[in-house]
Order: sequence, then structure tokens, then C-alpha cells
Amino acid sequence: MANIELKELTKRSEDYSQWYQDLVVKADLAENSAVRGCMVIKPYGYAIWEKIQAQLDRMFKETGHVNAYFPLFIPKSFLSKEAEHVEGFAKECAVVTHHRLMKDPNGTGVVVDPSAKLEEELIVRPTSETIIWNTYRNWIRSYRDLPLLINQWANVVRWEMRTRLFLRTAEFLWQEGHTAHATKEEAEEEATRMLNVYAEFAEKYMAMPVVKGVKSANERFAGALDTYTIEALMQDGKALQSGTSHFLGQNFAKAFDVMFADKTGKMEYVWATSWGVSTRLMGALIMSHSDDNGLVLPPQLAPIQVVIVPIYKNEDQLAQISAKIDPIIDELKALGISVKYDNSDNKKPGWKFAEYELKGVPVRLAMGARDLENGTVEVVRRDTLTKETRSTENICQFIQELLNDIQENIYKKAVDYRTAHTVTVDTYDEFKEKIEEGGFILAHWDGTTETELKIKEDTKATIRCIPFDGDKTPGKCMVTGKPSAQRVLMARAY
RNA sequence: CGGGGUGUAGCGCAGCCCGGUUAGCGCAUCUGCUUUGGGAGCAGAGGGUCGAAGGUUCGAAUCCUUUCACCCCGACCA
Repeated sequence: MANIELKELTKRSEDYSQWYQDLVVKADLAENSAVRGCMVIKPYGYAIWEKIQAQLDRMFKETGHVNAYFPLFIPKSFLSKEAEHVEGFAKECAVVTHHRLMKDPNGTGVVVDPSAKLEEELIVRPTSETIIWNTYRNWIRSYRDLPLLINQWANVVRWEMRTRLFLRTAEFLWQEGHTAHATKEEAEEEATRMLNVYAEFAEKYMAMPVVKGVKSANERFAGALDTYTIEALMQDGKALQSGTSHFLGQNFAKAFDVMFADKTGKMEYVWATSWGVSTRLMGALIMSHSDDNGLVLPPQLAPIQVVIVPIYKNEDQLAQISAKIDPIIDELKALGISVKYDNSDNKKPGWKFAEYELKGVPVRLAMGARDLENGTVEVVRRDTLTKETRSTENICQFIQELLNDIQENIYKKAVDYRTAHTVTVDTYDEFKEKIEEGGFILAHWDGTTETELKIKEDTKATIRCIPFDGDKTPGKCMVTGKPSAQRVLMARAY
């Protein structure tokens, strides 16, 4: 009964934010680093990110995209070429001003060598539109060069005031797609297509339901004509913007002078999109499914899908168990299931059970003396924590089905949660009351930034998106009474 | 940048108010034995510039001054 420390996960009901922090650290996903606001992603956390990456990368390639890599540094002058863009990012840029250090003449440390000042400062990219569009100018001449469908996996830096592991860090990993098109329609289609890719990924792989929609002008990406978003609801009732896809119009083409000759030989500005998801998805994944015992991972993204724990009294017994387990491991692997056989002898079974629950491993098998006698194995599923003892016969097929079942079940649970926490309101008083309970609220809005800001000021809630699907019945704005085309999705957000 | 808090062993903390032998405790680590079906037990061992700098004092983790860092809550954001 000792070792309370590891078990001590703050309960979600006590302090949700603390629960999240505890979980990220104790499940060994990430930790704070020596650099303020920057995290170290630990191997187990990175393994999940790699699975996210691998699947998204596959989906990007299936939709015709290729990967490339652009520089970390951007000349300062580039950033100012698109007026709205610079305004959106200027306040959070890390700037490189020098390129050399020297011994401190007055001490033992090192100082910046003043003679090594850069002619033009470099910005550490907060996003890559500018450097990429500057490059595209040289790549695009004719309509035959289009469309250009490029993605890059990279790190970016945004100097945030306050950070939280995965949800908001000063440096984060992401992918950013940057595409160039001959027509407005094609670019808009692309932006929509990629939003759909994100939504499909969120729902099928992360088991996280999302609402697709368009951002209000106020919440739009700096430099975009339209920002499409997927919005998810976390277990504490707050919304999390999980991915965005932007229709950039010709803004960046004009800023960087990127033109092409169309079929008639006429010179036209190129149409653009950009789209991205980040390590923030890790935060979304954690907060969507996990419980007071730790992480709950969807089988599709779990680095370890099945863990096997032997329970033995001596070496001889372990050998007997291993002899039973080995063929099961081989068969599971042949089915494409990732298995870990934890026969380490420095931890007791009970410790291992708790540990793998904390880490969210979807299925756990345990085999001991009793099972050897009966030809059985204990199967425990992480999502419900239910146990059953089964014959080892056809066990692998059972596990395969069980993994699918878990994937479906946690998705269904998340959908049910969201359904239960989505309400429709018609008056502002009702809105103010409901927003305190958390969750999504569908309400009518007059479409003005003024009203949106008032709502934010009064309630801290923002318009998450104007949903694509669902009820399109017009009505009256809950604040001003002016006409509204459809209900919009509102919530307090991360 | 405002408000609050914390810096003592790898991690988590006590000691500080009221200065006084060798700075403690839990976890982790190492060794040995016993254990192993829900976070094992016993015995032993190693591990510290008490965030930093200055000051007061015979004597400072403790009091004073300065400073740095980090965390939490706000304003800003994926």
C-alpha cells in the first residue's frame, strides 16, 4: 500500500486543470524543460505523436500532397509584406539579432558579441506562409505549374505569455500545408477538402467528434479570407480548436508577387490555402477520453495496443507462461497489433496493472498459475476496466475485435458527452446562465464583430464556428434582436 | 504586465515564525534475503554548494537587502 505518489492523480472533479497536468507528467508524455514555455516530449508521448503523424501523412499523400522543408528563419522584412498577417503574429515572435558569442570580458561566462549583429534580423517562424510564398514566386510561371500541393512537418515558435503542456507551448510541432491554385474555386475546394481530412482523422483515429464550420471574421487567421475549423468539446466543458484550414485568397500571392500565365496567356495572381494541426492534438486526445485512473488511448493511436503481464512465483513458472504467451504474441503481431510482453522482474503485477492503466494501454492480458491450469487468460479493457477470464483458444481474434470495439466505444462515449453538453438557447439571459455550466451552446447571432466582442466581454465565451451542418433555420440575434441566418456554435475555449 | 505562490538529494516535501552539534522524512536508486492474481516486506548503503549574491551574527536553510528562476490565476493566442 505504499508508493502513494504515483497513484496520486488529481481527480478531474477536484481540479480539472491539475488533473491534466498531472496526467501528462505521470503518464510520461512530456515535461517542462529548462526553457520557459518549451516542453520536452518524452518517448511515450512522442510515440503517440508519431502515430498521429504517420496517419495524417498517409491521408495527405492520398489527397495528392507531397512533403518539403522550408527554413526555420524568416527575414524580418518578409513578415511585414502582408499587413494583417504581421499584425496577427508580430507580438509573439522570437527574433535572432546576432550570430556569435564571445567570452565575457568581465567574467567567466559568454556574452553576445556586439560586432556580430545581423544586417537584417531573422524571425523564428511562427508559421511559414511568408517564406513559402516568397519561394513559390520562383516555382510558379504557368497554369501548368499548378496546383502546387505541399506540406511540411516542422516546429514553429510563438512567444506565448502563458503556456500549458501540449495545449499551448512556445515551441510546438505541427504540419502546415501550403497550396497554390489557378482558380478561387479550386482553392476553396482544397481548403474544404483538408478540413474534411482533419475531421475524418479526429473522428476515426482519435475517436473525437468534431464540429466543422467557418470562423467569424474576428477569429479568422491573420491574412486569410476564410478560416475553417474543427472544434471539439473537452470533458471540462471547454472547446478546443483542433485544426484549421484557411482560404487565403490572393493575399499572399499579391504580397509576394506570385503570378502565373493562364491558358490564354494572361497573367493572374495565384490562389492559396494553408492548413495545419499541431501537437495540440495530443492535448485534445488526452482530454477527450482519459479518466481518474489515467490515460485512455484509442487503439488506433496507442503505441502499445496490448500489454501482457505474467504472474509467476519462480523462473520455472515464468518459462511455462512464456511458452504459452509467445505464440499469442506472434499471432497478434501477424494481425498488425502492437504488443508488449512485460516480463520484467523488478515490478510486481499490481504495479504493472496500475502503470499500464495510467498509460492508457487499451487491452491488458494477465496469465498466472491459475490460467496455466485452466488454459485461460485474463482480459481487461482500459475504457471500461472490465475483466473477464477467457480460454486462450481464438484469443487473438477476440482481441482484434475487442480493439475495434474499444475504439468505437470511446468514440460513442465522447459523442454522448457532447450531445449531453450541447444546448440551444434563445435569450441572452439563458445564454449567460448556461455558459456557466460549460459545453457547446447553439444560439443566434447578428453576424457583427461588435456583438461577438460584447458576448466575449460579458461571458468569456467566443464563437467557435458557424457550423456547416445542422439546423439552418434563420432567427433573431439573442443579444440585439437583429436577423440571424443560422445558429452559431459558442463556448468558452482553450 | 497585474495578482498569488514556490525554490532544501533524481522526484515530492518537512525544518524557517522563535538562528545553535553531523540538515531530516517519503518515494526512487544500489546490495542481500523473502515475495509476486491490484502500486510488496525486512536489513543495509549511496546521494545536499538548502536558487544566487551581499549583509547582520561567535554561529544563518532559518533574520535583513538585492537578484534570478519556475508554477498557478488574469489580459493575448493553435
